[in-house]
Amino acid sequence: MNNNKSDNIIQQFRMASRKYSDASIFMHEAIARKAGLTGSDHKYLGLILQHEQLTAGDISKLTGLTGGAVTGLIDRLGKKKLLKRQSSKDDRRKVIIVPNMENSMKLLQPIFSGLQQKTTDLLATFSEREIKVIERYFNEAAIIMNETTNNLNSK
Amino acid sequence: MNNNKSDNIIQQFRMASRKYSDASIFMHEAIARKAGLTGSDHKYLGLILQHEQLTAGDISKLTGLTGGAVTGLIDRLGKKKLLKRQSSKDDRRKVIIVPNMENSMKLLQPIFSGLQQKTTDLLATFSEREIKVIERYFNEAAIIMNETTNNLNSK
DNA sequence: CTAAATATTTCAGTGGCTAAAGTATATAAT
DNA sequence: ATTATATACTTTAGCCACTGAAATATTTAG
Repeated sequence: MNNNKSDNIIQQFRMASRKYSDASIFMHEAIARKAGLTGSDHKYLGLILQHEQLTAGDISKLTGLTGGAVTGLIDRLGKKKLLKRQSSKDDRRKVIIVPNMENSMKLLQPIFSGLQQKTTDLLATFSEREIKVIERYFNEAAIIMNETTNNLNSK
Repeated sequence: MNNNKSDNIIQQFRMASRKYSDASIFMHEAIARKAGLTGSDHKYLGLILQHEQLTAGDISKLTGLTGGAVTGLIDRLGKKKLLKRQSSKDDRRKVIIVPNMENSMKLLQPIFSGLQQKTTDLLATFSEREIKVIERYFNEAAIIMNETTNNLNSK
């Protein structure tokens, strides 16, 4: 029993981390419903919006969805004008997906804005140095989680 | 433009936060697959395991699922021996769900263990004070997200 | 002691997902 | 050049978890 104290610190930290994670999941589902999307579609839209443009195949890799599911996803998001299909000139098998950032923002921003303000206010209670500490944790934990994901999916 | 600098800090912070969130989603799906569960069932099992026991109705409130979906969820998790139904003595309409922590741990712990070790190692690179800073962020951000969820679901 | 309320399950229908077959286009081999 | 193979996406059939509503069982209220 040489480190009861730090075990306890870690345990408390894990509890907080878990609460954060659970809260995040439910919030994103609530946002999705409010925006008239399924939780899945909202999640994948978020990933797609991080790109200027990408092919249907890229979306399949990015999301882990099969080709058929990607076609359906693009159909649904396209019908809502959140992205559009565009045929590629140099390889006409390919379908370029171009997110419509304006419409997406118009849909999501009003829902997000309260949250963003509150988060900004929360960040104001931390020093610049502290924010960087949290940021480092996020970045390094994300690397660990991505490694874990890759291990699990390969083996 | 009186706060270009802090805008930039916040923007970088948000990027890190987003990466963390995305990584978390994919990892949990990968863990679920590995454990032979759907992403949904894994997510809800995690919530259920945080309780000693609870009724089917409690699970419905906790997860936001309809009654019918909860019956299916309990059936699937029950078949895998991760929880059991137990009839309530004082109100025989109720079904008490008792998670089987031992079997759940047996299933999930091997998958989690690498991650936990890595996270512990990562935490070792932060001072106790810094860990508390991150923990405070988690706790307060979770409160904000839960408020946001409640607002979205009520209105 | 019946009526209304509550807790859960069952059922029918919906929709996104996978896997596989189909279509179109591009690349490689002879 | 022509044919075979590979690649990119869509379509299709079947599956499974979800919703909403009806059914069942039990408790509480009038």
